[in-house]
Amino acid sequence: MDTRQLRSLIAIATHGTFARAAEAVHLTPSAVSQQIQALEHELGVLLFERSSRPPKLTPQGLQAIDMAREILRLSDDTKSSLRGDRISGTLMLGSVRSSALDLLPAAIVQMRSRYPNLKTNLRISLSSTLIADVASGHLDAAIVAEHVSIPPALRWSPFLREPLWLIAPADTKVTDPKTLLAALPFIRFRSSVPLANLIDTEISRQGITTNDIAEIDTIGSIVTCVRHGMGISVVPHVALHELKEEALVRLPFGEPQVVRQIGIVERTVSPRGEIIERLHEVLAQVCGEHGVLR
Amino acid sequence: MDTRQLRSLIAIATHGTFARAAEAVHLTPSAVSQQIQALEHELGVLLFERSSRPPKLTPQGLQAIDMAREILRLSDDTKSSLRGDRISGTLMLGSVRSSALDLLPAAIVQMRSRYPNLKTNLRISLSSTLIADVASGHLDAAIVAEHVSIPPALRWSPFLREPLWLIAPADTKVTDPKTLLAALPFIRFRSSVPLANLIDTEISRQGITTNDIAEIDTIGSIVTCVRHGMGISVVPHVALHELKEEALVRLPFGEPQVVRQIGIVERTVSPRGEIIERLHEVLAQVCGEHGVLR
DNA sequence: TTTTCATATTAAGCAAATCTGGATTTAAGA
DNA sequence: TCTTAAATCCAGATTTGCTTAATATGAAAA
Repeated sequence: MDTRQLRSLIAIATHGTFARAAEAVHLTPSAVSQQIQALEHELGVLLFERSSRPPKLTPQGLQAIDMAREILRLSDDTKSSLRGDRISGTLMLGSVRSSALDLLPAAIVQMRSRYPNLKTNLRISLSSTLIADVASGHLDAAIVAEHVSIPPALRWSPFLREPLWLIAPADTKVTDPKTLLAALPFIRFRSSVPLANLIDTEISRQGITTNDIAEIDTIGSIVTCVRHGMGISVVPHVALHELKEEALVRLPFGEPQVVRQIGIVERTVSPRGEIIERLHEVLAQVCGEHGVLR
Repeated sequence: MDTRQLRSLIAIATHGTFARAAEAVHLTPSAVSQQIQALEHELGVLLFERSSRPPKLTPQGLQAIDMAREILRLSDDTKSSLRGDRISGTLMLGSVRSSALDLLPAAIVQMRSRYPNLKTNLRISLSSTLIADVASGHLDAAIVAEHVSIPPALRWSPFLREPLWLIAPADTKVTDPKTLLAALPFIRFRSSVPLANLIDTEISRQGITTNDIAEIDTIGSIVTCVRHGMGISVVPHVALHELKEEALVRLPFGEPQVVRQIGIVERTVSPRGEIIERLHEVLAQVCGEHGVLR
């Protein structure tokens, strides 16, 4: 039994299919299948019921998941603790004002528990300002969405890759996204961040003329408006993950469904490289099924 | 990180040297050394201080040992629990009346905690009777010392391989075993068990004429007599493991030091094969540095 | 009912990892 | 200083783990 097998097991539970789990752990689906079979052989039980698609965890599989989580926690915490003596001081971190910002506190709390000697100084700003500050050394790293141009001395690594959803009030009957976009009142996300551009670009690309009735600059407010029947809009998955499934109608936005990415930009050579890598892992973990490890 | 590396790490802590740990985990010392190096690389710290012989665990090594024990406990308990649904009924177990019998309760308690549905019925008897009862099916397995003749339908697997020590009162100054055996009053272990034969055989082989002043049939009583200055004797390691180092003088008995083995005898084909294997593992574990896995 | 799609598994091959065996190095004891 | 026992290094053999391609399978759509 080894930690890579356990990570794959956890990834399947998180992402739902062997194929998506394989992506998350950077292996092929075949390798993940073999890992699970090796685990099943060692444990002497079936972890998945394979007569359905995707395979479902058996009760023994759930029990094995609990064990796996605990073992990986022990392993990761011991690694952190063993290395943690060298991780101290203050991490200067920037972030865009994003809906993903909701995930940041959970990540920072977890980092704090692993590295009691590490402080995090968080500053919110525009991504162009953040990138300049990382380049100049004022910040160690920053959380920004995917950018067309990253200076050569910096690198950007996604930790979140999430789909966009067209959301409509719960009582909406039509299920064709294009029809809805053309027919119903549209609440446009107006902001100077890449997400807004991504949404506008896809709507244009599909040649749809929306019936704009509002422009709002925060994703949370947009979700609230849609819930109250004001119209439809487009939001990233993270904005919905605490909503009940039946609170809104959700349809894939874009053909194929548009995905947006948020990542960490850092200098390619940095004394903070190790702790930033840890932060990336924790962020990816906190992101659940749409988290992406390096 | 995998469980085999962790078992090797634990084995080193238990047995004191890489070489003895290698024996315990059925690998070569070279393989164990490589495993520890791989672990050190993954954890990013040195687990052993190698400027002394044998290498000493570093503080980080001790921390890694704690993690390893916990991970292996999780792993083993989950395995037991996952399989435990099928392990029930009563295990009919026999044992010789041996000093190793002290270890048995600890092993049985641990088995009970892993397999709440399993009962153990323990019967003490002579090894010849026990072997016959295992062959006939009256017993599932029995704990007996190494025997010259095991019937073909049975197999015997050692879980304990321990050295014999010549023990003398604490104030004994002489340190040559042969001199002591010839000169001091000798308390002979008189019993119809293989251990007594082993001791007698080695004394004869060395051409030593002992000055017998007593024949006693229990090892515990022998240890008590030696402590009170009545004479010297020969006992297995297990008889001493709860005594303070300075309570007695201990010298290796035999050239090379004689080792005795205790093992489990079972039928080669048995529906109880799996649980007996578990029992063997637990017994080997409880035996500490002289425990032998299959 | 048939076809299509997406996913899981199987089989084969290759690279990496792990183990063994022998040689060398090192610490401790005589 | 020499000897002994143990750990490490090195090279080769064996095993393991991963990838790729082909096949099998369940679910959904036509």
